[in-house]
Amino acid sequence: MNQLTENIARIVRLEDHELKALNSVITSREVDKKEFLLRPGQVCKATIFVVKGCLRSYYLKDGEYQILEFAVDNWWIGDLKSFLRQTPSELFVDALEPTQVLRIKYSKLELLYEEIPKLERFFRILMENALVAHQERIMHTHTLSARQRYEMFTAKYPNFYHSIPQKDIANYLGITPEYLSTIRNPNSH
Amino acid sequence: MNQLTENIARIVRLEDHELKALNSVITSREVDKKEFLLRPGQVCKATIFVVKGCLRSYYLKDGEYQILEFAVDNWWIGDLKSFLRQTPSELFVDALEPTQVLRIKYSKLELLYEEIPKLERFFRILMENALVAHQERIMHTHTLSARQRYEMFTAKYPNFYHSIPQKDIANYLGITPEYLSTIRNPNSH
DNA sequence: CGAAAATTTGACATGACTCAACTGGAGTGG
DNA sequence: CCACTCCAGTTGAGTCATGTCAAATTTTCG
Repeated sequence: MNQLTENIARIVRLEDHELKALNSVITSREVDKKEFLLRPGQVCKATIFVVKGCLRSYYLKDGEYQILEFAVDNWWIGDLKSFLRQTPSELFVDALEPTQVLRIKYSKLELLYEEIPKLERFFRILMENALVAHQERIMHTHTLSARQRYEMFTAKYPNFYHSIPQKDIANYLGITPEYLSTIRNPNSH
Repeated sequence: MNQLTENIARIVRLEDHELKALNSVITSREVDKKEFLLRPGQVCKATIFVVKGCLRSYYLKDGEYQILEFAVDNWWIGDLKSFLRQTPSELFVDALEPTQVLRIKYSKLELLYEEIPKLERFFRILMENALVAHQERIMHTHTLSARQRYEMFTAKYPNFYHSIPQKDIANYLGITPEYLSTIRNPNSH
C-alpha cells in the first residue's frame, strides 16, 4: 500500500489481486526543486501523483509564463490533454520544492482499465471532482476581486501558500506580483 | 437509438441489452424559451443532454447574474456539484431558445453504472474532455484580451453565437455588454 | 559574504467598468 | 398590422481596478 492506492481505496474497494496489479504499474520518484517532469513538445507519458511536496504546471505565451495549476500532497498533475491523446504537450511541469511523486504510465493505465473496471470508476469520480473545482475557479475569477481571490487561495492552501513564491501565486491568480504586493499591504485594507 | 445513445456509442461499444437498459432511463422533454430546468435550492436530480437548442447555466452573486456555461446541440449541462452530491444547487438552468433535451436521473444512473460498467468509461472520458476544455478556458481568461476571447467564442460557436444575446456572451466572457459593444465596433480595430 | 532573485513602493498608464443618454428592433395587445 | 413598449445594443464621458516601469529594499542561497 502507498498513498496513491490508499487514495483510490477510499473511493473504490479493490481486491488483493487488483491492488497488486495496480501497484505493479506505479513507479516512485524523487524530484529535486526546479527539476522538470515535463516540457513542451514531449508527450505526457505518465500521470503524476504528488505524495509530498509541490509541483506546478505552466506554459509560455508571448514570452510570458502562465501557471495553470499547483499540485500539493495527494493531488494529481500533468498535461491532461497531452496525456489523454498522447500528443505533444504545451506545458512545463516542475517542482517548487523537493517532491516525492508516484507515476502511472499511459500505456499501463489503458491496460489496467480493462483489468480493473473499478479504476474507471475511480478516475471518473476524480475527474468529476476536478471539473467541479475548475468550474468554481472560473466562477471565482468572474465574480471575485483580486484580493478576494488571494484570500480564497490562502484559505485553500493554508499549509502551502507561504512556501509558494508570491509572484507565482499572483501569476496563478492572474494578477501582477506588484499588485498582489499592494493588496497584501495592511494599510490598503 | 437517439442522439444521446449515439454519442455514447461513438465512444464505447454497447450490447443490445445494454442499449435497452440505457434507453429505459432516458426521458425526453421539450423546453420553452425562458423556461427553467433548475433553480437554486433545488437538487439537480438529472443530468441534461441537449439534443437541439441552447441552454445556459448561471448564478446570482450580489444581485448580479453570472453565466457559467452554455450548452448547445450534443452537449451536457446541469449543476455538476449538486448532481454528484445530491445537494441543493446554486445554479439556474434555462433555455435561450426552444430546446429538446434528454435526461437521466441521478438515482437511475447510479444503478446503471453497476449494470453497464462501460458507462463508467464513457463518463470518465466525457469528464476528462470537459476538464481539458475548462483548463483551456482558464488559460484563455489569463492569457487573452477581451477581444481575443470574443473571437475565440465566435469561432467556437459559429452556428450559435448570433442567436445568443450579446450581453450574455459578454457576461460569459467576464466583460460588460457595453465593452463588448465597443470592441466589436470596426473602428476600434 | 555577496550576487541574484523576490518583494515592496511609488508614479504613471490603460483596459475595462459605470452611468446615462440615445437608437433601433422585437414582441405584444388592440 | 399598426402603435406602443421595452429590452438589447450603441455611444460617450468620467472613473477605477489593475498594469507597467523603475527604483529601493529584503530575502535567499550558493
